This record gives sequence, C-alpha cells and structure tokens, in this order.
Amino acid sequence: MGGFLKQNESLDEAAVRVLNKLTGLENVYLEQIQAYSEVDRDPVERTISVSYFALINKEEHDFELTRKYDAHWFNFDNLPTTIFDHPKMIRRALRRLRRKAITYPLGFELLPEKFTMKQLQNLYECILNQKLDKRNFINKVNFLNILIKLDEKDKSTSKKGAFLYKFDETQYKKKSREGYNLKIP
Amino acid sequence: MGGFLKQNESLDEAAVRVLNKLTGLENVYLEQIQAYSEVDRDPVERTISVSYFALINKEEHDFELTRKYDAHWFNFDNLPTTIFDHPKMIRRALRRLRRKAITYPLGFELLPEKFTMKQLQNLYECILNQKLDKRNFINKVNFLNILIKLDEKDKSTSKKGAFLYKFDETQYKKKSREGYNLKIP
DNA sequence: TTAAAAAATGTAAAGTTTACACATATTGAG
DNA sequence: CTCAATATGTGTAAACTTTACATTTTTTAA
Repeated sequence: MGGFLKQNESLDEAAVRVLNKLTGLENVYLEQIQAYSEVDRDPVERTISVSYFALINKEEHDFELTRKYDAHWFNFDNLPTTIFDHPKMIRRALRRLRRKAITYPLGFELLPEKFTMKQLQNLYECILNQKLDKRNFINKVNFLNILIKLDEKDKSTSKKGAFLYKFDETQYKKKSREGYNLKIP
Repeated sequence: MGGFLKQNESLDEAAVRVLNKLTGLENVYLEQIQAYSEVDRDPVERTISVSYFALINKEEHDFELTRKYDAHWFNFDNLPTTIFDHPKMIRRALRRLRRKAITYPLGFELLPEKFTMKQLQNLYECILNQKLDKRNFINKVNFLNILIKLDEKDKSTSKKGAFLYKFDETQYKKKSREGYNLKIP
C-alpha cells in the first residue's frame, strides 16, 4: 500500500499513518528500506518512493477498512503482478525481513503475549520459507535467553498440551539492540 | 558532502554527480543507506536527505577540487562535530560498511589492481578497526577463492618481497551476488 | 658472510553446528 | 477402564569450523 508524504510529518510518521488508515493497526513495527528514485519509474510524473516493511499480526487488522480500500493480502509465493518497480521493492523487503529475523528478535510484533515453541518455530519457518529441525531450533532459541517458560499449557492442538512462553522484555530489548546470529543456513 | 537532487536524475545519479564534483572521481562504488526526513532536522526549511556511502581510494582524488570546495578527510575516530542529524548518518554508514565488508567482497573498489595479502589485511583492519591474525585471515580469504596469486613480488616493503595477487573477476562477481560470512567477531 | 626484516606456512584444541529417534503426557473413544 | 491416537519434549555423537599460536624462509645491504 502507498501514500503521499505531508508537509508536517516525517517518512516514518507517514508510513504509520498510511498503514493505520488501511488496517486500523497501531503500534506496529515499521522499518524503512530505501528510496526509489529512477526518473521514469512512474510514467505519469516524477515520483520518489520510500519503502517500508511492517510486521503485522494479520488477524488483528480491521477487516472493514481493508474492504473499504480494496486492500488484499498475498503470499510471497503467489504475488500478483505489480506496477512500476514495486516487484523490486517487494523482493528487497523480503530479503531485509529474512536477514532481520536471523539477527534480531522480532517475535513481539507478531505473536500473542503467550505462545508455544511450535508457534515461534512456525513464525520463523514462514519468514524463512524453510523447515527447521525442532530440537535444533529450540536449542538455538533457548541459548538466546529471551524466553520465559510459563506454568501454563496450551491444549488447543494436542492432548498432551504444549507449554506456553512469553518474552523476557529486558533480555529481548537487549538483544534487539545488540543483535545476534541465529545461523540458519 | 551533500548536494541537491535535480529533476532529471535519480538519487544514485545525484550521488555520483556530487561525489565527482568534489573529488573528480568516477566509477566509484556507491550505496544508498537511507532517507532522513524528520520535519525539523533542518531548522531553516523542510529537507529530506538520502545518505550514501562511497568506497574511495583517497590517493586517486583530485586534490585541487577538494581544496576548491574546502572538503576535508577525517578519521572515524577523530570526527569533527557535524550539523543536524549528520552524526547519526555517519554512524549508520560505518555500521553498514562493516557489515558489508564481512559479507561481500569490496576490494576492487579500494585496492590497486595488484596488491599483497598484507595490503588486503590492512584494508580490513582499517574498516573493522581491529587487528586480525595473519594466518587466520589468509585462510579465510583463500577459502573464498576470489584471489589469483601472481608470479610477481612487491619488494617495496621487505627484502624478501611479498607475492602480488589480483582479484578473480568471475569469482568476485559471483560472491558479490551471493554474499558470504567472513565470521570476524 | 652475516644481520636484519618482513613474508610464508600448519596444526592441535576448543567450540559450534548438524543430524537424528524415541519416550511422554493426555484424553476421547470404545 | 483400557487403549489408541496425537503432538510434545528431550540428548548426543559426529562433522565441521574457528581459534590460538611460533618457526622457517627469502633476500639484500652492510
């Protein structure tokens, strides 16, 4: 989705505004990717676009709004054809997201407050578009020290139930500053 | 150094133009970092800046031009105070350069056609601002397979002389596309 | 002939990553 | 009450990578 920058706002603010207008979402993680400025990229008039990616929990958005603005969700492996240099933007955003995922924690933005290891693993498998080994994944994540294991279980997906975790906010923020390397090939 | 974007050029082209105007350099490696757009960043008028970093072989620039435009060179650990959000831009650029250095080859842009291992190591030590172990560095670099060892020696720095290398252009380009991880802590 | 100076070279130990399979807990059905 | 079904939870050995580290080689100028 796109929009135009106003006089009294920064690009970050504009990105927040446009996203909110079309989804109703607030407090979303947004990150600038880069500026696209080829002279003829928009055949009608000179346009410079600055792209962002957002981490959204899709279930939380306002379905009314997306309907109203005729916005749609697509899987990365089933994208519609897009105009101008937008395909390039999308590819670049995905590359950035993947790099981000293996070097900084980004779960807060996308998981419910309490979640199972399986859910966390699913998230990474989606982002990276590859299957991960359960045991190795858990070991890597535990090593990061950003999760707190709760006494509760989620029984919605199995009879045994799976322990719930939440993020250790202090550690999470620390790792967000420092970064790490999850070393997923 | 900064400048203004013209109607008939892209940001990349503007960056090339400005750099050339102030240094006379051509065919320089330039990479966009990002757009800075806070409403009040320039107290005089609304300005959006897009920052770039360039890889320059300093010896090759036109000294007349830098003198004419009163441009100066600074070490990263001895920077002058700069206006607006430029300190942030500089920090970000350095972070990007370091990441780049350990994940993509960037020697072509900064070394003479033929160079010694020592020179290559010096380059990395400067960029990363840390001493590297000679043997480990050589092993890592050789593993990348991007160098061709020549039969010539450079005798300017020792009586024994040090073998000269050049980049294997095909391999170099391949690695530039694929990336790698030099795993320097 | 020797001294000086930088270049070239290899390995063992420590640490990390990978691949891989079975036991456990729970409950719904019979 | 028992059993079947199902997803969860757990550990290790082998392969690989990284690290730390010291001596020999080559050349020439004195």
